Amino acid sequence: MREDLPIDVTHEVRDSCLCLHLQRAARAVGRRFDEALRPVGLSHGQFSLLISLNRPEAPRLGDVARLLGMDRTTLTANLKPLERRGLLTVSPDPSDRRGRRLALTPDGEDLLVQAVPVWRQTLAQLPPVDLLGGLAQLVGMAPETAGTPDGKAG
Amino acid sequence: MREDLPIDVTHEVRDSCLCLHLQRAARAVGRRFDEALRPVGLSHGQFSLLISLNRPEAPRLGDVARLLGMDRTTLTANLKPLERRGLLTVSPDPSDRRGRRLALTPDGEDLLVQAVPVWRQTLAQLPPVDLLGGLAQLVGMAPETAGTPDGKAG
DNA sequence: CCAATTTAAGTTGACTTCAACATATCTGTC
DNA sequence: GACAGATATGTTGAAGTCAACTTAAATTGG
Repeated sequence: MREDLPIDVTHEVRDSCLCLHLQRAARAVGRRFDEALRPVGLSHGQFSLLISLNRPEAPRLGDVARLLGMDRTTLTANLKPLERRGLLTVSPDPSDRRGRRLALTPDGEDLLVQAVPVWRQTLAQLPPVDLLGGLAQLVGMAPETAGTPDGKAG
Repeated sequence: MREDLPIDVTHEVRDSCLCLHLQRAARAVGRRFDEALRPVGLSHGQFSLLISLNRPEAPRLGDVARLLGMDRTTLTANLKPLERRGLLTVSPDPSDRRGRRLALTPDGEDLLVQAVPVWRQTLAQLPPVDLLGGLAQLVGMAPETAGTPDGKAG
């Protein structure tokens, strides 16, 4: 071990890094939901995405990306398997032809009807941690975390 | 909107899903660390991985995967870019030839010496949320996937 | 010692994630 | 109504993520 990189630094990161703890917890909880939802044929991310489309007006791609806190190009990629399976449609917005409206198909709705009880049960089986408020703070923290084109403007 | 899938379900998920909140926070915080570490040439996951190798004994692949709360095969994939860059080495364990020992190279240590101050500063700039205990609870819940929150030899 | 079992990793395929770059469309100004 | 800037999205390339399957080595039971 070099003296400019003592073991204490390793322990400091392990014990205090919010990023590491978040990633680990997100992976662990994500795996658990993936496992529960597997019989339905959805991953946890696909479930979140589909359920976010269940609303009176078909939302635009960018709005859904912001809601999910993900890069819009990630959402574009995530849409493809679901569109291929016929669970949602991507169609141009008539009032603004740059925009894309995302809508559930009847098949997508059917799958959600099956998935929602599984989701409820899986959530209920988690330990009763009280984290949502703190987690929400983190999502909003960066001035333009998820919404800015190419992370450049500001 | 179908009556077996009312908008209330959408709101229920949005407002109460620990999985969704975790993924969103993990993405947002991960992006922030990625941005801060970019000048050093590391992503947040690569930083966590490399720092976990900074210890007197080179750990085995499986132990590191447990420490990071990720699938072993994910770790195998994550090693490749770092090995290619000469930041770590993967070598067979002499005492158990199934095992692989992961070790930092001097170049990897040099990079960590640069990265640690950036990591400290980025962590200090986050809002002072108190989440680590709750997050650690979640990692331990899955019977076989997760490891113990500390990294020392289970 | 040998066969069965367990354990540690590798491989493959599908999907997820994001930055950088590129295109199409809208809005405001003149 | 052309033009500059802003907005919404697409494309590409590299990496991250995991389940299912496979291979290699250690351990256990006769």
